[in-house]
Amino acid sequence: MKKFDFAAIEKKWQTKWQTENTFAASNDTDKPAYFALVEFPYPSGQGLHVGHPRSYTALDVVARKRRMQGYNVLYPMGWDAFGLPTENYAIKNHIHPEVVTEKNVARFKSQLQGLGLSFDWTREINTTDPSYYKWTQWIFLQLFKNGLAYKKEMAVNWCNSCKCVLANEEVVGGVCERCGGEVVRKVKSQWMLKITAYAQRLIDDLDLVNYPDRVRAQQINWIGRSTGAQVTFKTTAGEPVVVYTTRPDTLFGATYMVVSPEHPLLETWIEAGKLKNVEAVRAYQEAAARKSDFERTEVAKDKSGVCLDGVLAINPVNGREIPIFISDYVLVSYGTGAIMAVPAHDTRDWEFAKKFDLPIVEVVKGGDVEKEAFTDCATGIMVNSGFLDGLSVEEAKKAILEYLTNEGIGEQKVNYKLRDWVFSRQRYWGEPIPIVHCPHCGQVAVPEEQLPIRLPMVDSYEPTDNGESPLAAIDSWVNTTCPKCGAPAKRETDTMPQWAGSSWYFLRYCDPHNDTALASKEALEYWTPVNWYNGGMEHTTLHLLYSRFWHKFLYDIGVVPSAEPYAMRTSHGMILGENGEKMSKSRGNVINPDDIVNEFGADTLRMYEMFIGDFEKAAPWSSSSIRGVQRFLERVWALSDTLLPGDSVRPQMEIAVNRTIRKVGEDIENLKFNTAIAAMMALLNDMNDAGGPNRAEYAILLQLLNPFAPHMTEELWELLGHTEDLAYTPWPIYDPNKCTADTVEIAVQINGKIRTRIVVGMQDDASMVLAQAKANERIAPELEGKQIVKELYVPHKLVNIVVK
RNA sequence: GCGGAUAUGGCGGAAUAGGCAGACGCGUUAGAUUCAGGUUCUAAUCGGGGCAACUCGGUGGAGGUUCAAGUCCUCUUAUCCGCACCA
Repeated sequence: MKKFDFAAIEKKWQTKWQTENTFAASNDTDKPAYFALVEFPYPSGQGLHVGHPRSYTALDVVARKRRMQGYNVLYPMGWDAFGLPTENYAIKNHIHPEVVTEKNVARFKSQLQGLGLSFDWTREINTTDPSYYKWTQWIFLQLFKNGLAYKKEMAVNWCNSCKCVLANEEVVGGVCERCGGEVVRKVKSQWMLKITAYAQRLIDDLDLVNYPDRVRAQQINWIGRSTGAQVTFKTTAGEPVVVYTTRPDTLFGATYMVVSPEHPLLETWIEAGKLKNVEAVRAYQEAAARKSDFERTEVAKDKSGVCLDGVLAINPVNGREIPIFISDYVLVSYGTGAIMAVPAHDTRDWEFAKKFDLPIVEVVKGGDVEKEAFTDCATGIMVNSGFLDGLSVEEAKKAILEYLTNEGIGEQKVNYKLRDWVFSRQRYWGEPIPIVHCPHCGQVAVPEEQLPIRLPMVDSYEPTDNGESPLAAIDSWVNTTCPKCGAPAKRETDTMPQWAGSSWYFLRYCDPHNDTALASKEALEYWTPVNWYNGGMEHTTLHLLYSRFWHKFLYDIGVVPSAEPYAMRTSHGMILGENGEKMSKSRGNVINPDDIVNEFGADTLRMYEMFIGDFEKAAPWSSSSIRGVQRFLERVWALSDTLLPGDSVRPQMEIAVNRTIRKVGEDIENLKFNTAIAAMMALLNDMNDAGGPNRAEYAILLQLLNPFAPHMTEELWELLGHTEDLAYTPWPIYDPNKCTADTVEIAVQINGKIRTRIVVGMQDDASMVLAQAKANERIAPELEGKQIVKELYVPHKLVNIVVK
């Protein structure tokens, strides 16, 4: 028997696939297109993680199956290579980030190629390549020209160690998501992208795509649409305050107001000398400013605040004067930065009112508002509410909105939690923002023919302590002329966040070498939208939402032909360490994929990662379980020596073979890779029970197995005497009529308890089966003297006889 | 606190749409092969009782619906993920 030398076999086929570009997709073919996509990795210094192959192998299986089904498949790979770890490494080791990136990419690429993934390497892209980021910059210019990119002075999250502004979304647990450093608040002028302009469509268009429910729900919750009202409260100081509320029906119960410590009216009032306790207000403002958004909300268990002394608000419906507080539980970034507080029907307001001894006025009947806030009151009846008394909450909402609108002191308002995307980074290793600041013309777009604006070579990549990008220190790069008026002007020195390049990368795969467009219209028409996109749950609210936003914008300006970038999205679970915890260096439970490939081979690693458990759930690594799939592959290999002759499936194997074809095919489509493999293992057991497979049966097994274990199956295919690639043979077709036997064993229950099993014909009707069951030697005695209340036959499953 | 999920043998996990719980593998035990270890092969493997045919119990916990519940409903506990006082 020929030895199963997986190392040699895998090398042989990988070399062939690379030199012959076996899996290159064609842009010029009559075949139907299929675009399978996995999230391209950030090429970190650590090399490939065993988590990567889980996603990549899964869609490799899909891509390979589609090829066998006759599709022209695009399954590309590239590098999301801008980012802080590379830059931090470069700073520390005084190596240019470009060099670091090149090295990391080379390692990743060889690791991926060692897994036999059927990527089209002729379309490899890299976000740090000027010919790529030329188009990232081009998209930014279109956003700018369409009013979706703007600069804004704002309090931003400032990471002290990265010297870098972070998007709110990038602050995790109060610290910098990337470096773990302390995050404080700082005011800076930032480039922003108006993702909020697309909030509604980002919700609505989820109906156009096939996403898992949990992903849909997360995106919808993140966008956070709410319908409420803006209401204007007059104040004793003169200037009115506008509040946002989702419960305008409870307006009569508003017994105080809270504004954010950053609310602009505070400055007005202080300057006008309206406030008597300026010192206390200032102290509170400073304390709030020192806290990050996270801390402000984290420590809010114990409510804090300062009552403004000298200014009162006037409840517009009952004319009562109510106190105004500042408190950090009201955020300036949401709504209007001011709320009306209804302690009777809001938990946070209730706690605050109890602490500061403020009146609690019940306006919806049904709870005990002295004991706790009555919030679950949608079915309640209004009380203490003047003209709203006696109405239901729903009716009251309508009535009060009508009243506010007629009086000109309020209106219905839809709000979103989603905030605009902070797009500036004061870093070196990112795409330069293609804007010139002219003293006469202001912000001027760099002419498109000047793109790309390349990153200049610098000596130091360290961010400056004052928060400027390292680019600001390079006079020769910064100083330029205004494209509009020709006057001396300065380049924008901020760079884009890592999310920029990954927001459109899938488009570039369609036409990666195009120099006149981000991709040709024809290529985009043919390939997009992506048919199947798999990635991690952690990208649901950042990358996935950002790229949907960019794609919708590109659709609006006629660049792409589809409203949504991804027709289908799936999400894999994490691979955990053997101890069930997340793999990490500090826990010492990291599994290196290189070690696994060396010891077991790539086919075994691929199979094991697909067999490890439910694809969508986290699963712990097991060094012993991996032997199971290796044994299976070795058994398949060993069979090639003892094949029975025969060029068609033997009658006794027909049902097992047809069922397995159906099962494997369906399971792949449904992300049930683990049960697809189990079915192939079961087929192998059936074959062995039948004295081993014949050549025809074995060939089918190899075809089904090929997407999972491509190297070994190609080798065996060749050993069988074939000269064509197994990867392009047609996917086996099953005969539905040969998936079931003529008879089936069913369970017979009495009162729901199984008493015996009988064999019945597939075609037998209920009366025949019931008669057979009742006559059964195990059943008949039990029915004697009993009254049959009910009898059921669930076809091909069971009989249940209910007796008294 | 809010939102989303999950809970099944010693382990990973199976179980269309409410219909035979534990597929497939790991591990373990016994036997065969082997000088031996490893490999490979065969058999057993949810728990209690029984020589056995069989029988009783069993899917985090407590109730409920149903002829029938891992699956549906109510309550509850634990764990994980996301978000963080969002008005």
